[in-house]
This record gives sequence, structure tokens and C-alpha cells, in this order.
Amino acid sequence: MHLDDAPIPGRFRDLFSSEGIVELYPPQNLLVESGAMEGRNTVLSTPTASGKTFAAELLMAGKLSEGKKIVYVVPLKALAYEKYLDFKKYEKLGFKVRIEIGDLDSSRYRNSLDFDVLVSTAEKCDSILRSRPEWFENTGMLVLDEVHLIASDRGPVYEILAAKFRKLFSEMQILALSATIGNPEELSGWLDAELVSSEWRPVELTEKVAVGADKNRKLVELVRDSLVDGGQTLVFVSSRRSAESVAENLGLALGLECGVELEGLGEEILNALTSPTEQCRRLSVCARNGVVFHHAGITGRQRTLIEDAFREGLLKVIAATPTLAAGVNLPSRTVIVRDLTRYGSSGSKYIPVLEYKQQVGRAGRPKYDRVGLAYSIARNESEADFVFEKYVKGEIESIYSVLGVEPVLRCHVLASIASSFTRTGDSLTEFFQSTFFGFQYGIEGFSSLLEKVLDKLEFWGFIRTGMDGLLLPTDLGRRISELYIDPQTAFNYINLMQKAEKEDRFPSLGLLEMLCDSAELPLLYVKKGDEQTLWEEAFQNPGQLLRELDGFELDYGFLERYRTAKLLELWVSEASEEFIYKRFNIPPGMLYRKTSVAEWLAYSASEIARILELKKSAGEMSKMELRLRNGVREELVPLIKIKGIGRIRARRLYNMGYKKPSDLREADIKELASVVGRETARKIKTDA
DNA sequence: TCCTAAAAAATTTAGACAGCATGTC
DNA sequence: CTAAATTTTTTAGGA
Repeated sequence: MHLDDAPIPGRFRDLFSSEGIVELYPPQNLLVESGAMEGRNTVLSTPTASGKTFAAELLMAGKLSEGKKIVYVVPLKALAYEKYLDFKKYEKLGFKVRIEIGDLDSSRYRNSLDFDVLVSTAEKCDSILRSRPEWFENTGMLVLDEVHLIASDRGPVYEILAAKFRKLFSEMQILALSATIGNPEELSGWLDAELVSSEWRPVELTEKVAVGADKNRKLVELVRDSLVDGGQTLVFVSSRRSAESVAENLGLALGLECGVELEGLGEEILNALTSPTEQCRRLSVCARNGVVFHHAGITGRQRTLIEDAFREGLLKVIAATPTLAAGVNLPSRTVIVRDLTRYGSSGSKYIPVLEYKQQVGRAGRPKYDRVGLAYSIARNESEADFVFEKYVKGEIESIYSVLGVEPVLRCHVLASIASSFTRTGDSLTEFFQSTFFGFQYGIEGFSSLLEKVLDKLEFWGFIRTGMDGLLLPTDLGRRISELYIDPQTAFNYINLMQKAEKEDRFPSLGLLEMLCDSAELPLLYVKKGDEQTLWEEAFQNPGQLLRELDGFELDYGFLERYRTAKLLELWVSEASEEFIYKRFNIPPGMLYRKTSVAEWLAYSASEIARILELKKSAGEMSKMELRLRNGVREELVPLIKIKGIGRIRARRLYNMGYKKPSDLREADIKELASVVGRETARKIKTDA
């Protein structure tokens, strides 16, 4: 169908056509001709990069012109940002486009959220729904992007979101966008939706299985061939270490020319941190060779630099972990999937076909390539046959809900009661019946788990049973739900903070170890040889911890928490990224992730303490929050609060004798300027 | 006794959401 | 169908 014939309002047609769109893709045609246009719920199931977003936009146009709002939910912050920038074009037509994600929000007015199009992560959207459901009034359509993720650990929130929206706003149309999956009709059955599916791709894809006894030698061969005529290649591997070694080996083997631009890129990558780590140096060397690695351990800045340089054609090859397959849009003429297995909870296993298809789906750049090439590598002919059968011809997995387990349930049960969404056991049951889990499994055998969760929440003092048997939240329970932390985590924190308050002891390491006692913060691995040393260390310094080391505390979990706490302590003792990388083998990107989770948990702990009137704990935890955010010792906390002063400047000023804001106020501006520059010195003086 | 090579044991293993209030070097 | 890849430590055996 030509854009001019699309059943959408003219001004949208003009907008789309100004973006260069002429003809609709087949899946978009199918959607436009389906019941979706009449407002039916719809599941659109098509391969990666087949124009799902624009398909959604064709529906969004209709809703927007009726004066209805759109909520567009995505699984990743990076994706939210990508869509947000894309949707900004609607501002030309006078619509308000907003983004709501955890660490950035465009709606500074907390008493309202004024939008026509809202892009949000699922968790943030759920969070808003918990506290301010009325902000979603007059929403005409909910778009759930990448809905196949319902089968992942992040999946339950998607189900909950869909179920809540349907219950609260029955007139809201749901459009679920999914990759190709085995059981799309189950998804559409759950949502009372029409199913629109297509196998069409904008660029033809050729999938091959290469055979080579030595996988890495074969890889070099394949990559070398793939680069002729300005080709670019993505190589997917299963571990960060592999990504790094593949990038380094390919860099040497290919011997690409290093021009001025690559020099510059290498320089920028090297200087992404105040002082570079070993990893930064290696990545920088790789960049000069035109072949880099990409995984969660590199910094956000380095990630952006790499992605942009690849888009510009500057970098020829990226060796990446699955980050890149699920993340931002970064197509390449060739994709090589080197590893089809990955370590999981039960050893190394074959990755799902769904995941392989996502990686391979990155092959072929629309407008540039006539055909995308994808290779996987097998060691011998028989393995090649197997790989071809399983992955290339492969039947894609069906997806199943993972909502029905206690840790997931207790969070959502509390949320449901805390926001007065359900007030009785029956309505709670009814609600969970309406989730994808309820659709797939029914709720027999589920009610006993629900009972158990309710008992626990009541025992912990987060909910209570009122007159008439109504389920009511306590103030504490309501706040825990708003903070978006696991009730179990809150309970753990409460116990230890009460103990700390009673003993009037708040050692830093103990506070950090407490923060680690949560499912939210992934713990470090403790190697066998270190167990003994760690135990002894912990026992010899009982005063550094809040918890007693006796009885049931003697578990493996403690050592993991202890080691993770020590990592965090190093950070809040102003250790450099390089030092931490060497000592713990934690790269900067991972360190940042851990400290920001810890920061959020510290804030949550301080809020909980405040409600329970554990005044000192509240103060200590909020001090810890600041220290975690900035990576500073306690003595720098007063300075760090001042605008324009970070980790480095605070330390410098402190060492010069400026220990509190008043010192700065009285300071000689010339002397300040020698540390932080003239302009900043002036600002600091006024703000202090 | 020392050195080297082979064998055994140990180590490691993807990713990334949530609060709040404003600004890093 | 499925724990693999790599590094570190220990041991055996020869010089």
C-alpha cells in the first residue's frame, strides 16, 4: 500500500512522507487492513527490523487525532530513548511527547504528567500506575514493545501492566509487538486480540552454517571475507572475556589501516574515565585496529562512541555479547554467531532459537544492502547439520509466563493492595486470573501460594486485614511498594536497622552488607580459595558488621554479601576504577551498575527507617546514598552536596583545608579558582 | 636438586529495571 | 544431546 492510501489523517501522512516514507511494508499493510484500525486489541508478530514501530505509529496516528493519549512501553532505557527521539517529530503537530524512565524524567512537575505520547520502561510505567493511575486517563492505546520478553525474568511486569491497564481502562486498545514466537495465538488469546503475523523482512537474509574444526581460525576467515567492498560485521559471543579476546585477535589478524579518525576514537575511548583502566587501554588499542569489543563492562560513554563509530562505518567489526542483539538498532551487512551455547543456571546450554534469530536479524542494512549475511560456526559436518536444523530452519520457542513464583508474586500482591487496586482476596485472585499466567495455567494450585504470600506480608506488617476482611496496606507497606523494592528486602533491612539503632552502631561496611541482603543487587562470586580468608576476616572484626555471625548466618550467602560489600566499600573509600578492576575483576560498567543499584537501595532503606522513626539509621543511610552516588568517604559528604563539586574536586578542596560549605564561602576566590577554574569557583561560592 | 611438561584442579561464565532531585572533570 | 574454555597449581619424570 502506498502511504497516500493509508487510512490515516492527512497531517500524519505529510509528516511520515517528509521522513521519506513512500510505501508501507507488508506487515504494516496487514495491520492497517486488520481489525486494529477499528480499535481491536492486536498482537503483531513479525521478525526483527520489519517495521513494527512504524506499524504502531500508523495506529497511533488515528488515536492521537481523536485526542487520545498513547503509552508506549519498552524493556530497555536505551530503547526508550531511541523511541522518544523518534516520536519527537509529533511535536511538530502540536503533540506533547514525554519519556519516563528511572534515571531521567522530563516531567518535572510531580503533580501531573502532561503527555500525548509517553515512552516508558515497563517498571517505570508500573510504578506510575501504582501511585498515580489517574495520569493515564484518556489514554487510547497501550503499545507493548518486545512483548515476547514476557517469558524472561523481566516478563511479569509486562503481564501485570497489561492486566492492570485492562482492568482500569477498559476502553484502551492494546497493541502488543512481538518477535516471531512459537505460540503467538496464545498471546492474542490472552489479550482478546486479533493476531497479525508475517515473516517478511525488509532485507533478504541468508543464513549459513560454516564448518571449521578451529572455530577462531574459521572466524578470522569469515570476517576477512565479509569486509570486502566496505562491509561491516557483528560477531556475537557468549562471554565478555571472549568478546575481548576475539576483538584483539581479529584486530591483529586483519591488520586494518588506522587513520586519524580511528586514532581520535581510540583517544576518546581511553579518556572515558578520569583515569583509564586496563580495560579502557585494551579497548582503545582495539579501536585503532578498527575492531572493538562491546559488552556491559564498558562505560556508557564508550558504548555510545562505539555504536556511533560503527554507524559511520569507521569501525569495521564489533565483537559483542548479547547486549547488542537486544539493545539499540545497529544493523550490519554481516552477522556471525560464533557461540550458540551460553552458561546458565545448569551449565552451558544452547541459546534459544529466539535469541539466535534476534542476533541474526541484525544482518542487512535497509537501503544499503541487497541481502544480509549471517553465519554460525560448527566444528564438523554433523554439528553443522544439527545447527542448521535447530537454528536456521529452527522452530522458534513458545513463551510461557514466569509470574507464578513467590518472589515475583509478593511484590505484585503488595503493590496491588497498596494501591487499593484489589481490596479482597477474591478480587486479588480474579486479577491474577487475568494475567498471562492465569490464562496459561489457570489458578488451581495457585491460591495456596497466594495465601502464603498474604500471610507473610501481614506478618511483616506491610498489610493488614481491616473490618469486613478487607485487605489494607499499612503506611510502611504503601511506601515499600512505591519504592519498588521487594518486600523481603524491606523486611531484611528493617531487622538490621532496628538492631543498629538499639546498639547505636552504624559501621560503613555493615551498612553496605545490609544493602547487599536483597535480590535487587546481584552479588559477586566467591572463589573457593578465598572462603577461608574471608570468614576469618569477618570473624576477627565483628564490630565492622551489623549482623551477628552465628548460627544460621553461617551460610554461603553471607560470604557473597561480604565480598560485594567490600567492593562497595572500596568505591566509597575513593578507590580508582582501575584499582577495583584489578582487585575484584569488576569492569567500570559493571561497577557503575552495582553502585547505582546500591544507591537506590540506600535511599529506600533511609525512607523505611524514617517511617519507623529509626532516626539515626535514616541519617546514616542517606549519607551512604550520597557516598555511593559519588564514590567518596564520609568526610566529603558536606562538600559533595554543593552543585558543581564531584568526587575529584571535593577531595582536592578538602585536602586544601576546605572541609565544609562555610569554609568555601569564606575562601579566597583566586585560591578556589586554582583548583576548579574561575567560573566554577564563583558558582561554588554562591551555592555553598 | 632442578627443570619441564603433562595432568589435574580451579576459575569463570549475558544483561540491566526500579526512587529521588538536579547537574560530572 | 549437551559444561566449555581458560588459567593456575600440582605432579611426574627426566636431566
